[in-house]
Amino acid sequence: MAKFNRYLITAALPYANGPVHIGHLAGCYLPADIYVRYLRAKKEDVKFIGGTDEHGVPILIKAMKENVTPQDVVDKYHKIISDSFADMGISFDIFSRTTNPVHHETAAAFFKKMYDDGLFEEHESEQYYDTVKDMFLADRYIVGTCPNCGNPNAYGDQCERCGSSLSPEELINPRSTLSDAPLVKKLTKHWYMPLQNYEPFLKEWLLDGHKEWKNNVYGQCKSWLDSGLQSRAMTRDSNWGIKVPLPDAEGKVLYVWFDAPIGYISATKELTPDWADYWCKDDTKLVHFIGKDNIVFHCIIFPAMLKAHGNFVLPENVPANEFLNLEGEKISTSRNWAVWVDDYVKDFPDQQDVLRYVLCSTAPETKDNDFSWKDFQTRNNSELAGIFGNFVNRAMVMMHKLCGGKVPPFHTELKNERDEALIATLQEKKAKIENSIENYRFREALAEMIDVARAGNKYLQENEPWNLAKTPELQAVNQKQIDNCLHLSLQLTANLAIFANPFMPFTAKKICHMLKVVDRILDWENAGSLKLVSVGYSLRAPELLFKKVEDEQVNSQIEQLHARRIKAMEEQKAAATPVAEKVEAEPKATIEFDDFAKLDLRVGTILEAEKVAKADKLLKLLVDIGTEKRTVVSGIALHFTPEEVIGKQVTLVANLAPRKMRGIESQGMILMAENAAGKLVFVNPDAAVDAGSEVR
RNA sequence: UGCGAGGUAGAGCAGAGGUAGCUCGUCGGGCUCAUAACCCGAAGGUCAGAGGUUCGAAUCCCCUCCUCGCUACCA
Repeated sequence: MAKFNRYLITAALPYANGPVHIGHLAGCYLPADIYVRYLRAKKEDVKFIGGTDEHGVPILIKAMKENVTPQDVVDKYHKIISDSFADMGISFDIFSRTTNPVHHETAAAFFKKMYDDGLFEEHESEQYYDTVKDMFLADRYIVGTCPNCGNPNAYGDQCERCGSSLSPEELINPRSTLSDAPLVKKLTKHWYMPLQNYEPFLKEWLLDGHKEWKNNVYGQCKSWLDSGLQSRAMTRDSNWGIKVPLPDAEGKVLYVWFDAPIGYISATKELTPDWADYWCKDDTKLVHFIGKDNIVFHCIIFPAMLKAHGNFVLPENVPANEFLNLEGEKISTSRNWAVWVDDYVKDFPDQQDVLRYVLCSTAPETKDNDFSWKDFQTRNNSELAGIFGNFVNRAMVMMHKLCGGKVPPFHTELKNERDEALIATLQEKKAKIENSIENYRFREALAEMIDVARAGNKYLQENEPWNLAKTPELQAVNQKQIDNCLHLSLQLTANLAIFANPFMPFTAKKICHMLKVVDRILDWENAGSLKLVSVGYSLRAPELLFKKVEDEQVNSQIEQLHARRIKAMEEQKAAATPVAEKVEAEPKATIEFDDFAKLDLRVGTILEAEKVAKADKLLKLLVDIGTEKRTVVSGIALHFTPEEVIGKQVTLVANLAPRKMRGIESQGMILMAENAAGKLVFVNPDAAVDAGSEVR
């Protein structure tokens, strides 16, 4: 730690087109905040930088769909996001936004400097252009007929029916998803950064110089560097973003990934006139906290930009986390499978630390991890309430009962082995927690902290002060021993506040309040001290630090989660319907009876149904057709939940050649009827028949 | 398809050649100051699977399988 004189900590800029959820917190903002609070407690010079990323195409599209301006969209979400962080105690020194003038100036100047130094290449290419909306379109916003399977609604990057990956050029009759208009090709010029030129620098700096980075980060970077880098466009055709600061650049803006990381610099400028100390002096330790999807930008592209521009420090570490799942499934914004932070704060008022604790202890530090409400309840009830809160409460209550509400003295002459052991544990834990935090192992640090409370409980159990005070006579005899036990227990409680502070700042303050000490005792240098509360000082009545979380609360959360997902699916259905209506079923050519006879149609019963991962529309079904059970993958997930199709009778094309979808072999096809509104309906027998019955 | 990360008790993790460990959960016991909390003890693992190197492999090598990322929205 001696090498660095100041710290600059950044957390990924959340994209301002939606609120933040627990995955964001667990992956990035919470670890960053813990690290920062720890550094502040050590009185390090630290700045914690954040803000919203407010440019880019998705925001533009969202604004068009909602018929508002892009500025309206980002204003709305900037407020929601920054409120959520503030509520959760994420202690940014500044939470800025990339639409601020300072940022526009900074990012444009950054680009201009690189341009003036001749660090960009200019390339022209043909891109699809929507003449109705008057804009160039990204691949995702182009649909057309799939050249492989004939699906009329294949996307510009992938056909969701046959799974083949596409480029927009391959689509037949490409059209815009925004206006439905046919597209024309138009020539456009962009500025590219030749990343391959920075390969030697990146290899030396990162691969040789930062072998200590986390496996997942290092491995990913090595893979990118080994496979070779290419020129990458740093501008886009759009009217929403930072205008390219060149004369012949009308309608061009900086690529959002070029401008976003510069947002860290702009925000620092906004925060302090000394911003350059943090960005340009070698004794600054720059650490980027991000999720794993951002690794390439923070470890390859941004460092290359900083190097290209010159005069900037490079990140000392990028401790990217993996992803957090929710109840065993990927968090999904579009399917509304998420716990939103603003909802949590409303549903669990004054319990931010519970979420902080649970998310930290289950943080996806080395691999993807799962958050479940059941686990949330268990951790709160057994670890926070049962161990931590209970210890503090026991110490406080007994001090009031047995020591007259004042901090008892410690009688050194009676110090015993248990006291020694407890004091030793305290020292040992301090060192361990420091080491864990400094190496970004926050889960481990948190477990060590809880272990201190556990040691406290054990200490009380072994000393049994309640037995020493069974009768007034006994108590009089044993008072000194009781004093010692509670004196140490109270000092331990104060230490717990210091240890807990980076993780659970609200709880730390509550403890300070109860112990009637000022917040300054939370300074890290006080950790391990046995003089935090003064002898003879009268303390407040204890309050419970943590409430139990009841079954009804978690059950209600789980229900809400499912209800929201169904609602989101219905909304998607509704949105998808107009497209379905346009595809009129054309009459097909007459076939002979023999053609029909080739079909083996069977009635089957759906035994099992589950969502196919990574596919919005697919359900994996197990269908009983009497003689056997078939696995069938069916594209009905937007219309039916797995639960509602189980037990249904269906008509199955049983001799259709098997086809693999998303890695699952589908052995047949379920017949569905589609009504005018695009709603799918099962084609099944009028009355129940035996599974396997033939349809003729 | 390829590359990266991961797969260790019911759950979450640690261990990176030498008797498989921690927390939670479960079971049994103790205690009663405390939020039916706390403390002690026990059960529970062919360390994803197969092969190899080694006196000895969870750990090293090879192959296979599974999950996630690179690859919709998205940390």
